[in-house]
Amino acid sequence: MAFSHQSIEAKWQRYWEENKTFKTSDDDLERPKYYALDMFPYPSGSGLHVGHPEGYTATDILSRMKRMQGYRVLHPMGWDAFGLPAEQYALETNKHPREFTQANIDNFRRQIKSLGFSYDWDREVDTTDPAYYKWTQWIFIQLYKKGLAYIDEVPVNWCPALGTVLANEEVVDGVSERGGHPVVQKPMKQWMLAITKYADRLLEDLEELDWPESIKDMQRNWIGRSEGADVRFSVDGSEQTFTVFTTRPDTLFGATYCVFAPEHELVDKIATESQRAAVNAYRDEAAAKTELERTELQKDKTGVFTGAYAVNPVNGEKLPIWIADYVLASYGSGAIMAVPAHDERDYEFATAFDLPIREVVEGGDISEAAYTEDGPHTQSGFLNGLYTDEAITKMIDWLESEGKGERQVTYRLRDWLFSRQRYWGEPIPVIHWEDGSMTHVSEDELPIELPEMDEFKPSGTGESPLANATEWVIVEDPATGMKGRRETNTMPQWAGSCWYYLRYIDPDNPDALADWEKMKAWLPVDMYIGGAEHAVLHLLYARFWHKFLYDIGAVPTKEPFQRLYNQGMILGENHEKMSKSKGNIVNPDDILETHGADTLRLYEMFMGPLDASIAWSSNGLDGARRFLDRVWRLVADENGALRSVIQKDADTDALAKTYHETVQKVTEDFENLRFNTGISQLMVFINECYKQEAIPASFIEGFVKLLSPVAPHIAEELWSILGHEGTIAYEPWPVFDESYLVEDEVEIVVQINGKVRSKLIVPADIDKEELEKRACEDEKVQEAIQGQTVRKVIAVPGKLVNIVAN
RNA sequence: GGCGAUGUGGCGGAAUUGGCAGACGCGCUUGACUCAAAAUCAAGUGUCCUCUGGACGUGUGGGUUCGAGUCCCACCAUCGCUACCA
Repeated sequence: MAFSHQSIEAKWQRYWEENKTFKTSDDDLERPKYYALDMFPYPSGSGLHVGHPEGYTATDILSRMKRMQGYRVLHPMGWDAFGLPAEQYALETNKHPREFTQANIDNFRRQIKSLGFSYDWDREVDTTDPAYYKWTQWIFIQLYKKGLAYIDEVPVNWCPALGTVLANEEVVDGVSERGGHPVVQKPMKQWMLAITKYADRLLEDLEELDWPESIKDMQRNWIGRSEGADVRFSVDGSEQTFTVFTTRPDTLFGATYCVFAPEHELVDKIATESQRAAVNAYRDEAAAKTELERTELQKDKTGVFTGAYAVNPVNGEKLPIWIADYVLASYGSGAIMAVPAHDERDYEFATAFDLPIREVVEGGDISEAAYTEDGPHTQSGFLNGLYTDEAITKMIDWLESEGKGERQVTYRLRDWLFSRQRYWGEPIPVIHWEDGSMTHVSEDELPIELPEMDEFKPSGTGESPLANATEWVIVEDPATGMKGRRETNTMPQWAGSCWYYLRYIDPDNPDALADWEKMKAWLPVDMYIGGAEHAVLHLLYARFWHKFLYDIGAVPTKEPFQRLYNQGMILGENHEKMSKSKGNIVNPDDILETHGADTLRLYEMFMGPLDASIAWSSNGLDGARRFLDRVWRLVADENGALRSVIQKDADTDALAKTYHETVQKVTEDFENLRFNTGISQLMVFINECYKQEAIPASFIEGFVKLLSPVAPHIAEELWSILGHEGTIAYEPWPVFDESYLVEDEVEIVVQINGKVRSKLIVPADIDKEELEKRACEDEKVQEAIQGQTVRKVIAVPGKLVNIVAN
């Protein structure tokens, strides 16, 4: 008979809630700690997706196992509830975002609770709660005070349809991620955070982290540190000078022209009369291009000659200065020296515009293509004969001694565009005064709460809807009577998620982010699991804030997340990404109804490796349920009583080896997030039990404990049936006895020329010579090598014997 | 184009200090139970052949080795990230 998942799950969820089974104490400091963190969800209107429980189940298994192993465990959940979707919805329905955000949170909470996760719900955080964002604003003020938050006029992604500015990550293929509206470039005053000041440390400290190498690589690439030199050129016949950044200063003798980004500040000053019209036309054209057009048109190089010439600092040659949009204003100095012989982009440009190409590194054929490999330098004065590394060093030394340049490091990483022109975000706690000055709000006035508003339409001018809340915006300094306007920009969604893992540690603290001693007791996060889509931005931003907080003495560790793991995606049954339009979405609520939470948890963990993207299979789900039914029937009879096959004093011999192997493998596999193979071992154990006449109760109890992190409801119920009171959640985790794992006799494979021809049962401790002898005496071996000469015998004790004969 | 990852039965996947390829699950086949079906239990299930045996087999082609899914070289395919970063 199948167990009734609905009554069992309801019963135990109620029990855990009423008994506060998973309430985490901040005492017990003598026990080792374990902080298992999930990437908290954005509570969308469509509710939980089957992808959510995958990562949540993984951390829940670890949390439950660690509790049973005697750890004090911090395992919290919360809501990343600010964000653009809510704002869009508010615009469409004219409802306050808070209302339906609250409703969405309630729905998410209900769904998550119904899956039986062992969160300490007393630590729930919500980024839209003023008591929470008070501290988000506090962190901003600290950044501001250190000069790391500043206003700059930068070209931003302006989306006319949404009436707001978007971050790069919200623009996909030149259109807005939400809605697919066109996006254009427009210069605007924006808040920026100086993450680039932390670039080196963000890069270096990756080394100490136990993260997937691929994620570290993505962060390294994103930071994009490159070493090279700044080289100063003067403009011929003018006082103007400009700097270029190059990673190949050794090729300076091969420079045949220079290129400025169209937006470069010098363009206006140096363009000659005859070229001015063409230059202006090109620049207007480039400015009008959207991101999409720039990327689509990247195939063909375009550009215009400015009419001006630069003077090469190493040999005084005059080099024509061009403008071209293949040079980016935002990287390096926005100007380059072009060495077409040894740079593919410059080669392409030089070929298109018939500019000279001069070889300075031997080894390639520059009539065919740019040569970017190493080789002896030529036509390069004091560098002749040197290879690249030496030539770079020597050139930089020369530039520095001549005062014409210096060693330089450049990053691809840009400062973080931090303002959003939206209502539904944390207000930036800054006031602009009528005398033109600007101050941050005093810390004791925090939080600056969002004003109540009836409408959430963007102002259309690029200002946020907050600009319409006149009463809120206009302030007067009680001391001086000076009037001012509050900053109307709000923070991006990334802000609240940058530090939520700190707030879980001390969620109700009114005086600090979190208590220092409590942070010392819990940080860093031991395991952080979430989707790979956050591999770069969220994780880099959070690391940046954490390092900053460390610098001002607000947190005790350099890094927030010691171990990170990215779960894969669950695809639809048709192997495609789940989406409404494809109609292949699986709703967890439905699965809970038909199969139960334990089955869903078990299935998602058994599908395959946690980091793989695997298609949903309803047959596979049925199989998971079948296993739980099989476990249930092994232990309980039709009336829910313990079956007689399970006996206190049953002979342990037949099952001991399998049992101890199971304890060992499951423990190791769970620890290393190999849930699929751990579960398969649980299945092996149950298959073995079904072959027994009698099963020792102690083994079944151990098994139920091993199962409990994956399928906690059924495990609790079985634990009761086995005659125990209360919860299994803190029962000691089973240990295995090594002595049951070693066998007296082992099976050895005998190969002839690498092919298995026979098998031997020999004592486990047999030595090499004896093993070899027994293998050669084997009947089948004798038969097989008849008439052949044995050339060589390889004997590996405990494994195999390979006889080479012909 | 660059960086990274992955290619194993009909399907999801196991196997990593190089040592019996295909654990476990799904699906399928057969049998038991049943009037019947479902469920359950039992047996089987990589491909091929001349079937008490044997040959072949981990994307393709080479190589190292007594022995390669595993190591090396070249290539092909798929996925992720990044896209003129000087």
